[in-house]
Formats: sequence, C-alpha cells, structure tokens
Amino acid sequence: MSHILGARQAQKQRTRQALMEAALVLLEHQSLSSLGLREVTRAAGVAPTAFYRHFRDTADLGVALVEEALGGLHAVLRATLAETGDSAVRIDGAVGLIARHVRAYPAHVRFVTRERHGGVERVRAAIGGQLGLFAEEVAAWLGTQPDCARWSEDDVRMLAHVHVDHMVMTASAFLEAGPYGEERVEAAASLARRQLRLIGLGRRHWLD
Amino acid sequence: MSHILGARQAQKQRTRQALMEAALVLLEHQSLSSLGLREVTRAAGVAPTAFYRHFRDTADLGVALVEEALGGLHAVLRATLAETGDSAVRIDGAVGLIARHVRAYPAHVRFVTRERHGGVERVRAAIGGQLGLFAEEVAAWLGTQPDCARWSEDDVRMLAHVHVDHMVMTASAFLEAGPYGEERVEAAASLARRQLRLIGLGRRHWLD
DNA sequence: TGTACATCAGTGAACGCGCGTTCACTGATGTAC
DNA sequence: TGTACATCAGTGAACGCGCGTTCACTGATGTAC
Repeated sequence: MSHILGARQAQKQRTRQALMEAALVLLEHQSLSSLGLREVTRAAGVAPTAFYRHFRDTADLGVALVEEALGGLHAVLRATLAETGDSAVRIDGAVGLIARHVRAYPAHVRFVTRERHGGVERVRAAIGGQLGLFAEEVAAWLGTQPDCARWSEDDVRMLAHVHVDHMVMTASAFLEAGPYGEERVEAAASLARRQLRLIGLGRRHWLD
Repeated sequence: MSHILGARQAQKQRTRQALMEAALVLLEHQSLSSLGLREVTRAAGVAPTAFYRHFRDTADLGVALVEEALGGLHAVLRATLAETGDSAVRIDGAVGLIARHVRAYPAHVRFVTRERHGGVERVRAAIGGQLGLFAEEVAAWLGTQPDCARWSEDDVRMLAHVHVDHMVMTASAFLEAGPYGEERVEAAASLARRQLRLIGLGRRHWLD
C-alpha cells in the first residue's frame, strides 16, 4: 500500500519537489554553498519555515538533488552498455544519448558538473559516490568484453574511469554549447565522438 | 623605473597579496560565490573598506586569483613540451610535474578545479580562457611532431583538448589523494600514467 | 637640503537589509471506535 | 456512517547577526620648488 499516498503525503511530496525545482533554477547562476534557504522557499512559494519539514539545511537539499539527478541513470547506463552494434555505432549512440539527456535535464547536469568539485563536502561525496557506481558498472561490462579479457583489474578500472570522466565532460560541453547554436552542439558532439574513437584505438592496442 | 616600487606601492601590493592569500584559505571549504568581502578582510587583517582599494568585488578578486594560478604556467608548459625523451619518460615527467605543482600550490589548484564550473561567470570565463591558451600551446607543439604531421587541424585540437582536460583532472585527483596518504598519491600517479599511455596508443594508431 | 602641498592606502562609524532559526499557532487530513 | 481526537505540513512574527556599501577621516608617502 505504501505506493498509494494519502492526500497529506502527496501534498508534502509536491512541496518537496517545488523546493528542489526552485533550487535548481537558482543554482543556474550560483553555487550550492551560496544558496539561501529563504531564497529557495521564496522561489517555491512557501514560508521559510516550511523548508525544515523537508530538509535539515541546503546541503541536505543538495544531496537529494544528487540522488534525483544521478540515481535514475544507472538503469539507463546498463541498458546502453547492453546494446550491440559495432564501435562507430556505439559511439554515435552514446554521444547522442548524452546530448538528449542534457537537452532534457539541463539544470540537473549543470548542478552535477558544478558541485562535483564544489564547496559543499557532503554533496561532493554524494556525487563522487554515484560516479563511482557508474565506473563500477562500466568496469563490470568491460570485463565481459572479449578484447579486455586479458586486462588486469586495475587497467579495466582505469578505462572505466576514463569513460565516466568523458561522459561528464561531454555533458558539460553540451551544456556550454546549447541550447542556442545548433552548430556548437554539433561541434561538441563531433569532438566527443573523436575522443571516444581515440580511447577505443588505445584500448584495441593496449596489450600490443 | 616602473619595476622599482615606492614604499607606498610596495605596501599596497603586500595588502593585495594578503587579501588574495586569505581568500585562497577561505576557499578551501566554500565556493567563490559564497565568499564574503568582510570575511576576506577579517582574515587578511585589514578593515572591510580597504578591500575596495584593490578589487571592485569578490568576483574581481577571483579573476585576479585565476591569473595568479594559471598565468605563470604557460612558460612551464612550453618548457615541458620542449623536453625530449621517449614517450614513457615524457609521461613520467609530465605526471611528476603535475604532482609537484599540486604539492607546491594546493590552494591554487583547488580554486581552479572548483571554479572552472563554478557559479561566477567572469571567473569561469577567465579559467576557460587560460585553459584555451594551454590547449593552443599544446596544439602548436603537436603540430611540430612527426606523427601528427598528416592530422587535420581539428583532430590536433581535439588531442590537445584531451591533454589539457587530463592535466586538470590529474591535478584534481592528486589534490583529493593528498597531502596525507602517499599510497593514494602513487595510485593517482599510476592511474594518470596509464591514461596517458592509452591516449598515446590511440594517437599512434589514429591514421591506421 | 628643507618646506609646503598633494596624493591616496587604509580607517571606523553608520546604514539598511536579508539571513537562519525559534516558537507557538492553525487547520486540513488521518485514525479509532 | 458519524464523532472525537491525534497528527503534522505549513504559517507568521520575532530574534540577533553579519553582510555590502557610503562617507568623511587620518597620516604616511610622494612631489614641486
């Protein structure tokens, strides 16, 4: 029954979501460490004190945003990795997926890239944890690939790490390129594809 | 004569430096967008109003920090690129140089990695500009290398871009690993070296 | 060299303002019988 | 179904505090003669 909320719980969720969305809008032009509680509640249309019904402080809200931004991507990542196709097709698919994700959730992407090295320790830790899980998933998938069968565990982790960092960097590049300027978006996509090709070539010759 | 400062100019420079150093210390645990003018002057040991003799606002101070952190590295980068040696030696040299730089200027490195995607537009632009210059220098050097002679300009820029991003990422990884925990520093160095080897392999087979 | 005046880095008081947090509250929703 | 009571999300007033900025100032340094 727990998935059917009473009217009170449903309303609480709606307010919580309004706070998180208001925060994301405000974070377009500032960092989490300067985000004010009153600022967020004002933008969300509730009294300042309502904030405490949902979060202890703005760092806590930040951690919730990390979960919202990255928590759902593990399934997407796994599905993408499971796709078949030769490497050029894979590369196009991966870059296209990132481009579409950035277009759909620009504020979430901005938040993650900004706070990944930001001034709020707990949020940095939360992002690092999620990206670490991504790297583990990529590493597990690489382990199933024939061309990495004889790689050391450390080298597989290294390559997975490179791919996760590349994903984040590419997302950030799309963000800076858009939303206006289709040319700049295509340039960022081309850059990302060629970088993936470079990494793929290195991978193919790793054990030469 | 302009390089010999009067006592007044010299004192002004000292206060300016004290403000910048105080800011760097405070920025270890927060972002520039939440750094307060009074906070900085308090830490520097001057009156709040003295700040305005040196900077218009904290964003302005941030831009000055970017110049201090990255302005002097162009010469170092050029000198490093000019070194000879086979690629394994080059890789060790480059990673060692980054490690030593991070150890010598941890606060500057933290500032740059944090504010590269931070909430203060002017500072982001200043860092982006400096990193763009680094990429141009790397690209110019790659252009002189025999194995890249037949590469397109775009591909050379792509590779230069990869190397600059890798430098920043590696510096950030050293920062997270240190200063305590020599093991973790060595692990970060090993990771960076293997990543450079991967990139080098991709480069060698780019035109296959 | 000495004197008279100009410059200007740094001071300290004052201002209005928005901040985070507390508290007792209200009234709609939920629950027990 | 109706009633009496409990829960609790959101309110609004109040607080003390540190903020950025202004202003007229001080006194050491610099300059002209």
